[in-house]
Amino acid sequence: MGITGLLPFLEKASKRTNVSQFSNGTVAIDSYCWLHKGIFSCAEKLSMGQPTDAYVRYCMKFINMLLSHKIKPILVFDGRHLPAKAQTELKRRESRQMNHRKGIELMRIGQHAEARNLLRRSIDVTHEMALELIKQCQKLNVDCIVAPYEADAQLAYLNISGIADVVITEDSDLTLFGCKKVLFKMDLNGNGLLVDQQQLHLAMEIPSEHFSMDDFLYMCILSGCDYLPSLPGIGLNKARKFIKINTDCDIHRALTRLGSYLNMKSLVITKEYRDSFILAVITFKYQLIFCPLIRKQIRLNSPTSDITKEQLYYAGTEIDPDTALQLALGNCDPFTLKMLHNFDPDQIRNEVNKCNTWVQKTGLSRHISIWSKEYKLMQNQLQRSSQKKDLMDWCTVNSEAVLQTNRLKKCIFMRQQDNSECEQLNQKEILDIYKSTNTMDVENNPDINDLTPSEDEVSPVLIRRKNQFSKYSSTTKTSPSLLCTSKRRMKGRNLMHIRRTIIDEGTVTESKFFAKDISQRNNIPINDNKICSVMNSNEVLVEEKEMKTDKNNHTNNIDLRLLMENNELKKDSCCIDIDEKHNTLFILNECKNVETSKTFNCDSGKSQLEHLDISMDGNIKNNNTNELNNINTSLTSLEFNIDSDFLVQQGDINISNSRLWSDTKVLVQSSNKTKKNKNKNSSNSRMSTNSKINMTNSTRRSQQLYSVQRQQSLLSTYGFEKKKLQSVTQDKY
DNA sequence: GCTGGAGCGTCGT
DNA sequence: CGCTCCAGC
Repeated sequence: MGITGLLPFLEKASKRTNVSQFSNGTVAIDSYCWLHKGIFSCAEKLSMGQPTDAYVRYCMKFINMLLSHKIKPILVFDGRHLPAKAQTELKRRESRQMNHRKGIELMRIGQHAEARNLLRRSIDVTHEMALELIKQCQKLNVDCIVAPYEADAQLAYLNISGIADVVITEDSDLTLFGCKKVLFKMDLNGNGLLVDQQQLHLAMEIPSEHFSMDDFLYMCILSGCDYLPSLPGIGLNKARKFIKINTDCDIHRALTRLGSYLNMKSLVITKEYRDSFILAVITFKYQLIFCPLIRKQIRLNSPTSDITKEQLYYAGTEIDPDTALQLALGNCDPFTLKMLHNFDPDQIRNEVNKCNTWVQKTGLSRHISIWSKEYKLMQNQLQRSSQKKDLMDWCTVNSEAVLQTNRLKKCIFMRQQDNSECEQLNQKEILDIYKSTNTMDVENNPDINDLTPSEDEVSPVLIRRKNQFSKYSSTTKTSPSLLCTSKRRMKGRNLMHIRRTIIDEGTVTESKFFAKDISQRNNIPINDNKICSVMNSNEVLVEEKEMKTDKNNHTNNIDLRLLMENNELKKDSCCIDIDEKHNTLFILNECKNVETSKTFNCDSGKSQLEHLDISMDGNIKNNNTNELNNINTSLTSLEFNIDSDFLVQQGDINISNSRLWSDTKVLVQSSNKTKKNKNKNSSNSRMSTNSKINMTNSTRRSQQLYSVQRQQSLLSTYGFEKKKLQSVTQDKY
């Protein structure tokens, strides 16, 4: 079913594109779509019970295409049926059985063409078929995951949590689950239709600042969805009209006015319909999914306290943890829970997982598996750093900035390159983070904590993002509604009216998001052999001790104090680029916006350090103090001479380590520019990453400069203001 | 102009 | 599962 006519309805929010734009990224695939189409090539054999692997070969063609674009595929499969869909599934099964009987009968009579047609319609994708594909994928180190219930919710989780950059499917429902990006109708060449959540307001004909995912969800449910048939005469257009007119944030109550708003006096909205509507909303928002990183069943979004267990029952119920894992791995039948396979991700050979390149000859995917402990580790690190906003792996403590790169390096391993659009919080989410008083506070909310994993194992989506749908952690007891949308709150409210946060340069302020772990505040080994530190005293000192390569044991000492002598390395703002081939150190002084270069000596052997960009945000402290205590210092690029595939640009690392800063880049763009411009920007960024090896140093530096400027403007945009000297008063802007 | 049901195609050779 | 067509309101 899906949402009838949703794809054409979303035309304004979609664009033709090729999957290659997600090169070096990760895609999550609704495997059912491929299997279902693949079955057509061998429907007769299957209906006759003859063995065939044609459908597996069909799916592998797509997978190989993705691998050839250096894309990591994650195949997602359906699990058990939701209670809400039990009726639908029953009807489908009956229909298939009917077609099968008729087909056999026609075949017997001799009407082969007609019989074939019916038999094709009688084939359903079984878990055994899925398992054949899963086994084939596991041979190639391609990740698979079986959802506890619907693949849709699982796919959305992978997308929202940042594990996958985009979802490939044919089912328009994915947008309702909150996916950021969905690629529909992808063909074997990789061409498809990309629907971007950030553009949904265009289809809704609502200004982006008033758009909320809740409204979009309500509209789609009203027009009829898998969990609730539509009221007679209500389609997407009527539903949109109602949502646009409605100002009542309690949708349960608002629905009573549906008839009068749409001039459909005969329309009767029963309480049963309104209750079912809320259940449908809950099923979309809080469906049970499996987090591969913590290996537990969790919910797509954290349920608010006003949602009862009875209501959550419709969104799926947990099973015991061991079975849940086996189900997710595809080892057992979702319905009978009978064991059919014995895949154990912990037995995967480490060398396959650790390696991060593609070996074309073997066709073996060398991506890090989501089931790998190492992937889990990296995600946790990323998440911890994200949580504390230790985004750049730099910190400034007691006049000493310490560079810690081992984490950064791991992040590079994990996300070789990020698609800049993929990881971004949208503008409203950022705003919500700053203005929200309770929903974001996952850790302090006992109700939510009950439903979320322990602190060590909190899923990325739960920590990094707040529930994208819920606007409040509602404490009202009026209805099971997902009550208020932010629409009303946003009305007439301009960013500039938000009370600004004063940044006090005199104290080290550690935000929940940007602070660094205390344990990390010392010299920390970059690698096994390297220690690198930056100290802020009267002059910036960048010191590199004991640079050794692993293989040849060459020592490469670079004392950057040299740079200070000619004032080339400014305290407040600089960028260093080491070109080892030419023994040259490039320096960009951002205050002067000039570049200088300096030759240095190094051993003839290969050093591991190939490119080091250090950027210090001068504007934050631009009133001057010679002290550098509070410089917002950030490592923006560190490239290792390992493999060309690892060469990561500053922009890429910004994203993998600093979701907020990189995200805000697009916030500014998207809020000020047209869709066309935005697309242009993103394609530029993709282009640059594809040709990153050929990229000139000056391009890198100019990007970096832009990055710093962007951060400053964003500080202002999001309500931060530098504290005025000798003034403690907080003024409203 | 919008809704909604019926009927068709999905692969591959 | 989506798409197209078309009758009906």
